[in-house]
Amino acid sequence: MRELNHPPRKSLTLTGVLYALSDPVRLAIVKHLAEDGGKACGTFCLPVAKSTASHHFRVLREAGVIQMRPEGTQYINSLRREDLDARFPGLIESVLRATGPI
Amino acid sequence: MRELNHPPRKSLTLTGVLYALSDPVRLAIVKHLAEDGGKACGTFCLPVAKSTASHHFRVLREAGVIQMRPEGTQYINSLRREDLDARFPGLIESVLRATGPI
DNA sequence: TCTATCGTTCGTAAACGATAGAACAATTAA
DNA sequence: TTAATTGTTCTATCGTTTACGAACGATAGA
Repeated sequence: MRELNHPPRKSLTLTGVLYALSDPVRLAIVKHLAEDGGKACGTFCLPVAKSTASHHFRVLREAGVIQMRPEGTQYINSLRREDLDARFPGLIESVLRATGPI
Repeated sequence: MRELNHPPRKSLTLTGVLYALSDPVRLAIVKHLAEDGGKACGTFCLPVAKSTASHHFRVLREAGVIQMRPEGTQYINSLRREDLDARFPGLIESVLRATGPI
């Protein structure tokens, strides 16, 4: 797998991040990654086809929410918590802490 | 002007609120309302036609982000801060505090 | 009344986004 | 070399979203 592009911290936009987080599938990915990072794409049990899942991982990556590190035949995903906390303090934490209807 | 429907606090969804906030025009509305609430729709100087602005106000209202109270020929808008804070503690504050690229 | 104001609603067009299947590329294991 | 695994990319579809102008409705004021 080849190295993918990730936006630098400074160019993350608030609307971009909010939009990336506003989809239930993507929010589920983010919540899983917050609990234990370093998971490959295939380990998420998402209710969509793998091409659709790939699309969602890409949206999260391009918004700067996750990092995708190639390793063998898979990508290891992790939350870009430090970058997110630096750019939008408290945002991710409040999103992760939210309860109730998705 | 007639009374409009507002979702009850309990039925606000995280993805719905995040989506409503993920548009630059709507985010601008929310930021203005956070600075001083009780503003009519026409006072916002938005870069879109009034029918489009009306659409954005509706999206914010239906997501539970703002309240629109009819008064004479206009609607007085305000942030539903208490409801938002109760459902998603810290979320709105972090969104309002965010700096840098929109 | 008549008029002006404020915002919604309607109709329409263009752009976007979520979805999936098929084909592809890269890597690993047999 | 062959096969299996992992995930991407391509293509297409379908519904949603944003946008605008025109028309409409409600209210206030002259």
